[in-house]
Amino acid sequence: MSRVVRDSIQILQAQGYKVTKPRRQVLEVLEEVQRPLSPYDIQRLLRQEGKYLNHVTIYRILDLFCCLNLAHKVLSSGGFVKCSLEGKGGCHRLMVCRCCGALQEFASEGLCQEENELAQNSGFHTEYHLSESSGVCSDCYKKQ
Amino acid sequence: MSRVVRDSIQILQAQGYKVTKPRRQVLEVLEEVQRPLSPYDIQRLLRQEGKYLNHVTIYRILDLFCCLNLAHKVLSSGGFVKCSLEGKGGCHRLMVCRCCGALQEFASEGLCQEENELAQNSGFHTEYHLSESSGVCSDCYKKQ
DNA sequence: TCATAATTGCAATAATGTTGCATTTAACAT
DNA sequence: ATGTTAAATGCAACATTATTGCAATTATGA
Repeated sequence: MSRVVRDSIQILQAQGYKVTKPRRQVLEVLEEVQRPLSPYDIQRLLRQEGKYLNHVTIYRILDLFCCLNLAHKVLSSGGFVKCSLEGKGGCHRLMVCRCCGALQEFASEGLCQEENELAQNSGFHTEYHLSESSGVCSDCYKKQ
Repeated sequence: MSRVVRDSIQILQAQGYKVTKPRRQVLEVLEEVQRPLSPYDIQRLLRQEGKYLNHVTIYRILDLFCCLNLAHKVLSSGGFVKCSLEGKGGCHRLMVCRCCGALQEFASEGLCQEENELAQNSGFHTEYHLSESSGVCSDCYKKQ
């Protein structure tokens, strides 16, 4: 079991949620695959490993994970990914490679501040930042 | 007919697309409502005005509008909005009020540059920026 | 090992998307 | 004006995704 999965399990326990087989399985697929997965993607992948989860269960698990910041919904694709950055409050930034789908999460205090300021100039009080840059990752760029 | 709708119609014509009743109707709802609408939202709204469009038609119209940059898909909600900024290449930024749903599109060269630089530091070549800040708009903030 | 609340599975249904093909319509030439 | 034609729409059928209430199961702490 990977460190990230173990950490997530600890968070579940700490918050009083049960550590069930379905929850562990979803954590593990997300960690394994490292790309955005829809609820049904997850169901299909697990089924390939001979594991069956009802789709309703998966929906509920993903809801919970998002609430606990263990997973994020990737906006451009609608899929879910495991969170990789800790302690980032109110901010979620991704780079997505349009060739291979590779995904990199990053943080930037500078960007957050600038976004906040811009918003405040029009009287808007920002609580949460989402941003996704799409482009070509270094590997794919070399191959071109 | 609003200026924005008229402009959009001109773009359609200029690109060789027909200016049909369904396309005009979709443009007008989007312009009227000024918040993200799903295809079925649009169908429901039009039906309330006694106008009927098949949902398939609406899907196709929205696809076209997005290609021509006449509309955008708002990532966090999945709805579609009329584009309000001209000449912004490869960038789409929104502020969404979590109280009233009000929506403001904005642009920022500074943010784009910073995002590009951050990406390049990890070898990533950025082509398109999406960002959505959610929070409270000035009106709703006053009422609180 | 037992009790119990939380979690999962199931069934039914709703909502959203997609495809191929017949019909209609806007645009253009006459 | 009218006819022609390619483009656009509507329709039917279907596929996929999402939601709800309730019964069965299971992780947890005593």
